[in-house]
Amino acid sequence: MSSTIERERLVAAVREFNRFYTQRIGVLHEGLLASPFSLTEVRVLYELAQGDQPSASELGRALGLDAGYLSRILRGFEAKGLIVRTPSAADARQSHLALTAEGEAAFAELDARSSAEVAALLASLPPADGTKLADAMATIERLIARATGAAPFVLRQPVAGDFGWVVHRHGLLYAREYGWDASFEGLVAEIVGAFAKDHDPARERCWIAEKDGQVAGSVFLVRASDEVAKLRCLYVEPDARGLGIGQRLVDTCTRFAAQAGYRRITLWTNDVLVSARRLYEAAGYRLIASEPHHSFGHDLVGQTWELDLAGAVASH
Amino acid sequence: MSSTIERERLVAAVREFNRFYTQRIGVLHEGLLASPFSLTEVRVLYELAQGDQPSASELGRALGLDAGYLSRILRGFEAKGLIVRTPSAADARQSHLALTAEGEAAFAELDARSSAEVAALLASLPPADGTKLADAMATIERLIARATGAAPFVLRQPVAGDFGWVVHRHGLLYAREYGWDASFEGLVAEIVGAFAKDHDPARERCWIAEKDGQVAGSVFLVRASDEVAKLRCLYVEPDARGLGIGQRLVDTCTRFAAQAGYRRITLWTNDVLVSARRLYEAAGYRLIASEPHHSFGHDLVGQTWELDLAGAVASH
DNA sequence: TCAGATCGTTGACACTGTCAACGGTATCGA
DNA sequence: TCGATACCGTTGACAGTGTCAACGATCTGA
Repeated sequence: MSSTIERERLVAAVREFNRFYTQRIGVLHEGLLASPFSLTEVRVLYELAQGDQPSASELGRALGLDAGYLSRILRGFEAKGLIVRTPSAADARQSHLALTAEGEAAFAELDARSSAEVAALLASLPPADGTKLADAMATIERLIARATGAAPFVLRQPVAGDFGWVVHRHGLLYAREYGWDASFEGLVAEIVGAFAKDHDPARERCWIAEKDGQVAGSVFLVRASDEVAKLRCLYVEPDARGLGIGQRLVDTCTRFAAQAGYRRITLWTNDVLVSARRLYEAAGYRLIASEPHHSFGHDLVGQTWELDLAGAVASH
Repeated sequence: MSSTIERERLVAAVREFNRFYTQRIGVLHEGLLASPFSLTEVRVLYELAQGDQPSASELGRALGLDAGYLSRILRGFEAKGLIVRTPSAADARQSHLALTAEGEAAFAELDARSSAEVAALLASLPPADGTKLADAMATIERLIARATGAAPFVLRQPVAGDFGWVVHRHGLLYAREYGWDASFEGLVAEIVGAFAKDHDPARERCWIAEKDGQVAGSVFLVRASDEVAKLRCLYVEPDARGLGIGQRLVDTCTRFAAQAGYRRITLWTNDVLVSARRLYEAAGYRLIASEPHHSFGHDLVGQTWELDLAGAVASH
């Protein structure tokens, strides 16, 4: 009885919020009026800027867009020189989509404007309320995503705080699971620090996996030489394993590397990291070299793996 | 320094939520595909169903719609017999808009479907999470509404729990401010109970004012005779006074009564309630009778006020 | 090998929303 | 009292947004 009443109250509250936010999104839309892009186009651009080279159908599914409509949007982008299509080696019907330098620039401007708009909103709030707002938003997202069985995770570009998280989680996990000492955390800190300080976004990238609003994994792809990319710091949270996050991260690197013009990807790991090894094998990497070393307070066997990008562009 | 990082993180979280909910509203939109109404039309219907007879321009402002676009939507509704226009007595350029019985019926169906959809979402959540969800939504609404200086309050139809709130707040306030005893709360409970149990929605209404997600006021308009309506239980929370909530509630009753075909509105109050008296005077009510009585544990002077609807339809 | 599904594309089309202009009305100060 | 100005609701013209069905090419699995 009382629970029926309560349920009705909740339904009313949720519907009220839907109405409220419907209107609010209309207002956000207005901020784009000055730009040459529609809200939908901006959403597409944003998705493309994540850099994981989706096919058109993946993009359409991710954003809930009609395939025909999306096709036309993409044609428009191509005509303006904002995107390039790379035919998929695995499926001749598909192409992988990526922003050109101009595309990145166009997106960067929108991105900055959007950030400024949100920052202005936050600035008009007492600082404590800003945190409350973000927390409430994360709660809603988590609960709804869980209820609707939406995609269990998303990849995105790193934002402030993510780099520190990468170092922190690497240090913690490897200490806990393998007993490695602080020198390992130091190594990760150096790699991440160098990337954060300076990198070429056209050829070097980091992806953060997020699940239920929580960071759940990371990977870096950096330049070793003009022809060789290096995959580093692949990490998936223990409680987020088995969802395909690792595979998706490795795959995303492969696509990006191929599109960025590298010939092959190399990576260094250790034989004790069994689950990572399986990921690399599944993605087509081959074991090139194997040598014992003493590091991080243990006797380990280091391994070098390589993926040739000529024939083996991973699909989907 | 750390505050800059933090601010960036918050901006990212808010933007992520915007993207998420943009998509989610797209999904909600799909639920309407089966109906003959577009999302915008549904929003208009919802606003009209609140029963406070807005003019077209008020409606457009409330929903952020273009006047031309809205004009066509309304014409369509009128052609389908869903709404009627009552010329405003105060401003010949305006008409007051109200749903016809058919309009109410069409809306009721949509409303039920929408409620069912939300209820299904909530049902797929653990009960505790449903409450969390509603709380988080209320928090967001409150914070954003405050930051953007949006309309400080809205009127809406009562939902489960509201009637109890009306009784509770009346009892509390009049006990605290005037020392009235429980018999007053009992009187309110009877009035509200009778309304909740049974009323004719075409000629009797209740409005709840909501501010920052909190209930902030109430009013009832019920039938005294075919020609006379009675205004009852006007209430505004002490900390929500001075915003025009009371005036808006009284005004809404006036409009509704005129449209429902009453000739005049009567109400009974007591001389100690000075601020209410000012509201009635401003709305055009005249003091008809005044007689002492002993009630609620005190010697009081009861007053009867009346508003003639023939000439004095309040505008806006 | 073949039926059925998927990918991206296209044409046709209805709907959504914007903009400028207009007649009628209200407001306010000279 | 008048006139300038602003507002209300309406209309025409139009560009943008999104939907639907159909198509050829390709992939998948029995």
